[in-house]
Order: sequence, then C-alpha cells, then structure tokens
Amino acid sequence: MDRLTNFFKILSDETRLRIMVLLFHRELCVCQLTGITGISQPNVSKHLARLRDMGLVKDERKEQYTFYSLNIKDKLLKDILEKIVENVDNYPVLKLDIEKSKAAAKYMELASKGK
Amino acid sequence: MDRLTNFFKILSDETRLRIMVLLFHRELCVCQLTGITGISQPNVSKHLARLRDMGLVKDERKEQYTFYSLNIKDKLLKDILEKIVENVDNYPVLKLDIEKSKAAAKYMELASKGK
DNA sequence: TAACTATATACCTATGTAGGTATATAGTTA
DNA sequence: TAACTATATACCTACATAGGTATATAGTTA
Repeated sequence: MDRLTNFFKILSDETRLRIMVLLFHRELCVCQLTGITGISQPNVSKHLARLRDMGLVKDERKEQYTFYSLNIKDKLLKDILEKIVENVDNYPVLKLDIEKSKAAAKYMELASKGK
Repeated sequence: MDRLTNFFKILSDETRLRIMVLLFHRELCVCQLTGITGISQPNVSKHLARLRDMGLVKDERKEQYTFYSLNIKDKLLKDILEKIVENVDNYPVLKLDIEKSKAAAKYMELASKGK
C-alpha cells in the first residue's frame, strides 16, 4: 500500500502537483518548469529527482536540456491524475500553468524555426 | 488548491486511508474502527477529529457510541476515493479491513437482536 | 582550453506530524 | 451518587521534509 500512500504524498505538495499536471500534458525541461511555475530551479530539480526515484517520471537529454515526462504504469494512479486534470478549471493555478505551458511550447516552436 | 492538496495529505497516511475506505462502505463508531484496524483508540480519535475538522466526515451520537460517516461534497474528491475503493483488491490491508467491517456489522446485528 | 549554461546536490533551518502514554470528559448504568 | 464505558485531548518524542543559499557537475560553445 506504500506505493499508493506515497503517490498521495507526492500530490499533497502544491509544487509537485503543479509539476505532475504540467507533465501530464507534455514533456518539459527543468528550465521550462521553473519559467512556467516561478519555482526556483533547485527546488524544481529536487522534486523532479524525487518523482524520478519513485518511477513516476522519466528524463531524457535533448541537446543541452533534460526533458522530463510522465511515466506512470499503475492504472489507478494514472486514473487519479487524469481526474484531476479533467477538473483543472476549478484550480486557477493549475489552469494558468497549463496555459503558460502552451504558450511556451508555441514559443519554442517559433524559436526553433528561427534558428 | 489547498483543499485538494490537503485531501491528498489525508490519503497519504495509511491510517487515514484505511479509515476513509472503511467509512466509504458504512458508518462506524470509534471502537469498531479500533477493533477492525488494530489502531489505538487515541490515534483513531485524533485522525477522526482531523477528518471532521476538514469536513470530510461527520459524527453522530447513537446511544453510547459516536458514529462517523463520510461527508464529502466535492465531486472530484468523491470520485478519487471511489476509484481507490474500486481497486481495493490490489491492497490486501484495505480488503481485509472491509471484510472485517462486514463481519463486525453482522455481529452487531446479532448482538442487537439478542439484547 | 576557457567561459557559459542547464541541472543536480549539499547543507541548513523551520515546521509539521504520527503515535505513544496519561488523563480528561461526558454519557450510561448500577 | 458511584462505577463504568466510549471518546477526546494534552503532552512528548522522533522523524520527515519544504525551501533557501551556495556550490558542484557536466555538457556546450567560443
């Protein structure tokens, strides 16, 4: 049952909840996560390390960035996160994060075309 | 968003998760909860008080017992708890708790007939 | 090689909290 | 009223951890 209670402990912290919801939508690098959320880089890194140690996310290096993406195998955990995402309209912070994430993605796209 | 993260904090503790799952099925008094789970009475009481303060359960006095029952209004929170209950087969502790709870209910029924 | 950038880690402090034991309270029964 | 029972609370200890600052590391670019 530890896996379940630990998952809830992860979601019980606002910083991690925001990160999980963001990663639910798309993979993001550390600097994007810090940019979108306004959370300090060491703090983001620390939480990501914890998520990685729990096997909830995986990381992949691309050029100079390390991208993190969700990696949840357990269906129950996935379903719970999905339920939260479906209700994001009730949580302005989460909703705003997602909007910023979309804007960031669009910016990255334009930037890569321009280089 | 505090309401959501606090809910997860509640579920992140095994004792509270067990209590919540038990109360999902039926109302129970403190002594039944201690009997079923083996958790000490003060500890059960303390967690119940916390759940009550958060408005997740309500209590009702019946004869000499104080019965607690779920009182979750938020649909998202209710849905999440329901998802857990649907998956109880994967969590032996929770499953066993529920079985004991059924046995306890049956016993109470017989006892009340006999008195 | 040297400067730069992205990310990770170490260390510290403040804070929350789970559970134990002892005790209080309040309602019930004799 | 006194003994009893169910429940709540107070107090303590041990432990986890969130976030800050400083620094290390590793890959990249000049």
